[in-house]
Amino acid sequence: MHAEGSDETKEGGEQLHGIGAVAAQTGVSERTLRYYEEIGLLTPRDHSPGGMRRYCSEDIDRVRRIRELQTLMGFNLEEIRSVIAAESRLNTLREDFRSSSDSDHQREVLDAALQALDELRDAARAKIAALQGFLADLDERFARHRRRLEELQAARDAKEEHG
Amino acid sequence: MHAEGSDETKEGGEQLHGIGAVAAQTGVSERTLRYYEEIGLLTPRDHSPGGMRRYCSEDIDRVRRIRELQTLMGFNLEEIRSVIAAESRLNTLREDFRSSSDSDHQREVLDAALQALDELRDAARAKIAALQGFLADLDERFARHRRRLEELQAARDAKEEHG
DNA sequence: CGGTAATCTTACGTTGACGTAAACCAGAGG
DNA sequence: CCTCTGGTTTACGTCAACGTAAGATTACCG
Repeated sequence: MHAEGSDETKEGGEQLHGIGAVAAQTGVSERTLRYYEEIGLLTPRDHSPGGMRRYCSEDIDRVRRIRELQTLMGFNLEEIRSVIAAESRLNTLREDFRSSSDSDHQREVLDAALQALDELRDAARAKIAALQGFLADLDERFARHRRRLEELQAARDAKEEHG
Repeated sequence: MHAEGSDETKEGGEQLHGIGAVAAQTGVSERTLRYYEEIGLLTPRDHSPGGMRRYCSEDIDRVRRIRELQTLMGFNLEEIRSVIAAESRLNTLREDFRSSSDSDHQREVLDAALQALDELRDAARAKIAALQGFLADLDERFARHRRRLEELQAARDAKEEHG
């Protein structure tokens, strides 16, 4: 077993990683990474001359974000795709503004992306609020049941002490 | 069109509802209700002599709870089944304590149910905390991007005013 | 330069959570 | 009694999100 193919100390580029390393670091399967690529959710930064996927650290961040949006927000991959797309547009804001000749259109696009991000915040806040209500209900039920159990327990203890 | 089969003003029993009424009230399909029954997640309180499902209001509450655990906690129906089972055990606490001769065993069961409920609370709290971190990150990113967009917009406005 | 581990493509399988269609009952109203 | 709406069982279909297996190819290591 030789070392992992995670380190590429070339002068020009960033650290690139093989699919196995990415899978290990993110906890998803290699199949899942290929599937994400298949549906256009995550395209590796580069490929080796032989055709092997080379992921950069941003790609790894994106995998983690995908999982976050899945587990925390309960989004499906299609919804996640649009969220990621909006975020990507915001992250390439400067270049888009410089390179584009059609600035009005670009502003509309970026406004839409910002609005999408805002809607995501709203969704997150709504979910937090709902979960807090859910938790409050749980707390109440827990306290009530525990009280009842303790009462019955005290009754039993008293009976045993008495007997 | 005669009236809905939701009202059964019989002296003895509670209000029972047909599967269509339950579906309408909870927003799930009839198929879903039958499926929940199929996997032992929700058995209707009663059946008509002809074999038709008769749900009580507790059943409706349970449907809503199932959806809550699905959408808020992201549980699958198997996980929900165990949660519901624990809650049911707690809800039948009194009868169980009375009817059971083996009180020690019953206490163990109830302790376990209480612990399950407590673990659910922990899970909810963890999810809330994670979502709050997620939201804080979103807020930060949103503010940052909005600032940048406004700066660029101001620059463009100044240029237009100047030219 | 050879061997072994990692990765590739292709393609079919699986699982959960239902949807949908067919053909047969149930029950209230007229 | 008939009809009409709502309900029943049975069974096959579907869709997302992967799992899994096969066989070929690439990459690194000594």
